Amino acid sequence: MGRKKLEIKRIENKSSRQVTFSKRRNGLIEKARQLSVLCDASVALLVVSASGKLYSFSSGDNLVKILDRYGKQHADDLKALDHQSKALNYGSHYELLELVDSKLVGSNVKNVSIDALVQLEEHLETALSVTRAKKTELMLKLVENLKEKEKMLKEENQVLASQMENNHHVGAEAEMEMSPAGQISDNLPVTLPLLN
Amino acid sequence: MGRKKLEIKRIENKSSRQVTFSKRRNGLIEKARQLSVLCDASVALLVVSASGKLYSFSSGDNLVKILDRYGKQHADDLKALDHQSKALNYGSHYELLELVDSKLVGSNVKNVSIDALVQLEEHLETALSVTRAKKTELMLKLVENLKEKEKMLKEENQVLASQMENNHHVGAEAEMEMSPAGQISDNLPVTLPLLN
DNA sequence: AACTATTTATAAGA
DNA sequence: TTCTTATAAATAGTT
Repeated sequence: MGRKKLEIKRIENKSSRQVTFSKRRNGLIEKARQLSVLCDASVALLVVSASGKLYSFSSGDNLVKILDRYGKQHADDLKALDHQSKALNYGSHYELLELVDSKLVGSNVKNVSIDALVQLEEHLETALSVTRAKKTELMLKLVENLKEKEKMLKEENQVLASQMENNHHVGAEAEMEMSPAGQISDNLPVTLPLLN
Repeated sequence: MGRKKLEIKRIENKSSRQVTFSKRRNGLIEKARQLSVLCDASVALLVVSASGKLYSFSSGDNLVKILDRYGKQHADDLKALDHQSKALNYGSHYELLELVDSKLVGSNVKNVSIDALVQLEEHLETALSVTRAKKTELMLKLVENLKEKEKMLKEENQVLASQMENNHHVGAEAEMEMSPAGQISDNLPVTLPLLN
C-alpha cells in the first residue's frame, strides 16, 4: 500500500529497511490495539528489531492475564512468594492440562500430527516463558515496594526521633514541629500505588 | 477501510464482532509475518479471543527466544537488585557456553547427532532450572529480610510514638495521629503494565 | 465465504 | 525523524 507493490522479502537497503520497520511496527501495534478493543480480545505483541531493541504491546489486562484465560500455572511459585497471591486465578490451570490431555490422549495418538505437537509445545513454552518473566517482574516489584516501605518507615522514625528531642530540649515549640511529622504520616501509602 | 468508518470501540453486535475478530486477527498475523520478513525482526504475537481461544504467531526463532530477550531486561535489574546475587557462581557460566559451543560449532555441525543434541538440551534445561531455582531462592530470602526489617522498624516506630505520647503529658498538647503505617498492603500487583 | 465500496496503511519522495 | 501523496492493502457492510 504505497507507491509501489513491495515484495515480502528482506529489504536489502538498510536505511529503507529501518524506515519500513519503524512504520510497520507502529502500524502493527496500532492494529493490535484496535483488535483488542473492537473484539474484546487479549493481545500481546513483542517485536525485537534486528539491532535488539524491544517494542511491545499488550492489551489492557497484562500478559499474565492473557495467558490466564488460556490457562497457566505460574501460581505455585508465587504462592510461596507471598500469601497475597491468592488474588491469582488458580482455576485456569486445570484447563491447560485438559487441553494437553485432549491433544495427546483424547484423540487417537496416531492421529496427532507432529506439527500439532510442535505447536502445542510452542504454546506451552510460551506460557512458561511468560510465566517466568512475570514471576520475576512481580518479585522485583514486591522487593521494590518493600524497600520503599522500609525507606518511609525510616523517615518516619527519624522524624519521630527528632521530634522527641525537640520535646525534651525545647518543649515549648512542640506544636509547630508537629506538622512535618503529620504530613509524612499522611503521605504514607496506606495502599501502595501498584498494589491492591 | 470498509464501507463505513468504524469507531474503535467494542463492537456490540456479537456476530459482527466475531466476524471482525476473525478478519482482523488474520490481518494482524499476516502483518506480523511481513514485518518479521521485511525487516529481519523477531516478532511474537499472542491473541486470545473473548471465548478463550488462543492464536499466535512467532517469527523464525521461537517465541521463547524472543521472550528471553524480554526477560533479560529484568535480569539486569535483578543483578543490580542486591549484592546477594553475587552469591551466584558466574565463573561456571563460561564453561557452560564452551560446552555448547564445542557441541554445536566446534565439531562439524553435520556430525552432531540428534541424540547428542537431546542430551545437550537436557543439560541446558537442567542448568536453567537450577539457575531459576537459585534466583527464586535468593529473591525469597531478600524479601524475607526486607519484611523482617520492616517489622523491626515498625516496632521501633511504635515505641517512639508511645514515648512521644508520654512526653505530651509533660509538654505541649500536640496530637500525633499515628496512622496505621502497618496497613501497607503487600498485595501483588495483579494489574501491571507488562511491557514497555 | 465472496464481493466491493471505502477507509487505512504505507512506499517513495521531500 | 516527520510530512506528503499516490497507491496498495485491509476490511465493513452486504449478498
